[in-house]
Amino acid sequence: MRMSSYFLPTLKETPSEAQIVSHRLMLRAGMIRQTSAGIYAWLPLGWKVLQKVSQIVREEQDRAGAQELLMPTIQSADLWKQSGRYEAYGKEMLRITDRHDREMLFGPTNEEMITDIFKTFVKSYKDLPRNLYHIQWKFRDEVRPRFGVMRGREFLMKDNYSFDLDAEGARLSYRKMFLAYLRTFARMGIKAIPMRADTGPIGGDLSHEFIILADTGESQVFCDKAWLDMDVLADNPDANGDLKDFFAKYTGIYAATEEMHDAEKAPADLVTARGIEVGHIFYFGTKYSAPMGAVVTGPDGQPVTVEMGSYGIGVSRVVAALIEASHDDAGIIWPDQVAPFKVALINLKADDEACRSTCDGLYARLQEAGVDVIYDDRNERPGAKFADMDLIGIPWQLTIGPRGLKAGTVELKRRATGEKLELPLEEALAKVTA
RNA sequence: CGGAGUGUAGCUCAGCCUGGUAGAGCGCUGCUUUCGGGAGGCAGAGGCCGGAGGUUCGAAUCCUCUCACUCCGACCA
Repeated sequence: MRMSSYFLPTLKETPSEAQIVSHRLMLRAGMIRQTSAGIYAWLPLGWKVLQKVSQIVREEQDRAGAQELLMPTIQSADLWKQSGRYEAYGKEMLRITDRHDREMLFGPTNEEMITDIFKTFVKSYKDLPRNLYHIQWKFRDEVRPRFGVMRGREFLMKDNYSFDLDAEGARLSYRKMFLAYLRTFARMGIKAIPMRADTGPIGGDLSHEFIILADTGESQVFCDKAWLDMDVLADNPDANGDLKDFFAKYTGIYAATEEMHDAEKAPADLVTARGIEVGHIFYFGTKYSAPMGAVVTGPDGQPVTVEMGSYGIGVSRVVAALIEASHDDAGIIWPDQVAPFKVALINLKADDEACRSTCDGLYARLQEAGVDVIYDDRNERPGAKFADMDLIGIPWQLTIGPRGLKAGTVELKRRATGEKLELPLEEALAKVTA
């Protein structure tokens, strides 16, 4: 992408409404634009990151055997009356009526709808288990939206729902998602720690919140220091096995939110930190399948009410949480896996023939190599270019200027460490395409 | 939902108390001088002062209503 034609409205000054660093940086980096309280438009750069995050979520869901579909944002109130939640959900649910005065709502979650779809088509135990997910916009009419997309009213969420014949199967489905979630966040370059959670009004007896540690987190959390060295990608348990040992290992290490924290059970090596909830998984049995009649015929010919679980990742919130966990005074520091672009190609002197032709050539070669590159070909001053690239957090900055060209080198800077190397062009190219 | 605020240029804000031709910095456009971490100069564009009523010869400014947004708290499957 050439920066001269990219819609990237970066700001030098911080808009006054932004209180937390991720909100400030998302506004300054031209990622989002607020359109109403708690409602945001995602501009090209923000949308690109949101899609990268979504894609990792998607790949790990697929790997865990879940299947993607897409349910609508607008739902009929009838389904919610069946489950009893139409009244119970309260004012957080945005209720609307259509031209025929039919009661509708903008979905805050999809348990009712997925259960309805499931029960329509699945009639036999032979078709179990099933795990279905979608990545769709949700709306919860928060009393007081704040912190940008961290606590917005409209947000992008991955939610999925598992259906099993019995509790044993449901617990296996739960463990599979537990692994998928650990892998998902690990692949994004962040550490999300599962913490035993209160199941709350949704019911059920097994639930974990996935919490990212960040100084600016919204709640206090406690965990064993051992968590900091856990590496689920290195552990790589067999996703097709029963996952019992893996689950025991990872739930055996102390981690608790403030509500669940018990000082007496806490280990000596306790880390106290702030945390941001980015995912939440539940096993809730027949809470929805019973009232809504999600019943299959069992092996003995008798009806069985299916056992369900639901699993959510706040995809848009993850984007903000990543920034909370990874930034400095100059701006965002994207982990490589979710960065909107891998390489920033900076032409320091746009009207210099040698610089321009070298950059154009490099740009073409990077594109051919399949590297996601943003090319600053603008006729701006060097300082502005460096500042913009630091702000939007591109992992590698490849700087071409007249001084270096004369010496036969280019500058390669790593955003995360600030480390700068003067390298021959081919060497730098090899490094960023590796 | 309680409490406190704010709406003036794209952004950050001044002007309001004490009514009298709409302001600054940054950004934007052109020229110029520059050019390795958001330089300088000159010239310019850009506003129904959130909206509606009222008071007044005259309202960004005073009064009433209204809408939007922000912050603190409570809330947050």
